[in-house]
Amino acid sequence: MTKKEIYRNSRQRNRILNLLRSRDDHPDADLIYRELKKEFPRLSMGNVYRNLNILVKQRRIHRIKLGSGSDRYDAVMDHHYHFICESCHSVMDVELPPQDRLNEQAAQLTGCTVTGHQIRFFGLCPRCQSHGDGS
Amino acid sequence: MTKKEIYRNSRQRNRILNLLRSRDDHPDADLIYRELKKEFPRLSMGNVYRNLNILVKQRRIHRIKLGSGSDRYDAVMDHHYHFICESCHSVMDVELPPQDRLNEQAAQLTGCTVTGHQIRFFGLCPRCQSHGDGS
DNA sequence: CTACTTGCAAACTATTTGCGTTACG
DNA sequence: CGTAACGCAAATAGTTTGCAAGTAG
Repeated sequence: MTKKEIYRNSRQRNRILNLLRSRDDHPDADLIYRELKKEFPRLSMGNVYRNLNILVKQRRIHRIKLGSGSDRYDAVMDHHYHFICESCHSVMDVELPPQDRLNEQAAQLTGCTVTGHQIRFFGLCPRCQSHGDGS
Repeated sequence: MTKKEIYRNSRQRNRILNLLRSRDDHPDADLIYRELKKEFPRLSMGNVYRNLNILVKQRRIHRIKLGSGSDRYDAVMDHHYHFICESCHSVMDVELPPQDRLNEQAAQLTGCTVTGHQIRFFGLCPRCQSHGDGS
C-alpha cells in the first residue's frame, strides 16, 4: 500500500532540519531559502520546497498552515498548539496539554470518526501589545 | 479610522448569500461560480471572489481556510467549530459550545493577549467510513 | 553504476486587480 | 449622473514539477 520511499543523506536537507531545530520562530520556506543561500550559493527555492515536503513526509517536521501568507515549519514534534499574532504574524508554541476529550465530543455531535484536531489561538503577542499594534 | 464602505444592492451578491444560506456543505468559490453561472451566464470568477470578500467584510459569511485547496464559505454565523474529512475533504459544522477557558489558559502560558481561537477536527465522515476510505 | 538530489525555468492553483462598461439609487 | 458592480484579461503569491546534470552509496 504505502510505498516505502528511500532517501539518501542530503547536505541541504540535513541543514534545513538543523536550522529548524535551532530556532523556535517557525520560519517559512523563503526565510529558510535566504538563510541557507549564504551557505549554499546555488541553492534553489524549488529544492527548499522539495526538501521541506520530504521532511514532512518523514514526519521529522510539521507544516503549519497559516490562514494567509506562506506555510511555516516547525521541528518540535511533541503535541502542542499554536498562537498566531494578528499584528506581526509571528507564531508561538502553546504548551497546552492535548485536549483529547474534544475529539470524543466532536465525534458524538457529528457521527464522524475523529482522529485528531488542531487549535489555533489569535491575538497580540507581547511585543505587539507594547508597540500599540501597528497592523 | 475604519472607513465606512457603502454597498449597493447587487443581484449577484444577494444570490451568493442566498446560495450559501440554502446549503450546509460549505462550498468554495468555484462551486458557487459553476452553480450561479446557470442563472447569470456572464458571471465571472473575479466577481464571485469580489463579492465573497465583501460578504466577509460585512460579516455576513465566514471564510474557512482549509489546509489545502480553496477556501470554503459558510453563512452560519453563530460560533461553532469545523470537522474536515480527510478523505473527501467535506466540511461539517461541530456545534460544540465555545471553549473560552482555553483562551485564558493559552494567555497564561504564552503571555499573549488571546482574543480568540479556532478548532478543527480531522477524521473520516460517515460516508467515507462506509466506503472504506478511498483517499 | 543506479537512482536520489539539485538548479533552473516553466507550470500550476487559488486569488486579486486594472480597466473600460453597465446599472443601481 | 455619480459611483458601486461587473466582465474580462492580465497579474500575483506560493508552491510544484520536468528535465538534464551532479553526487551519494
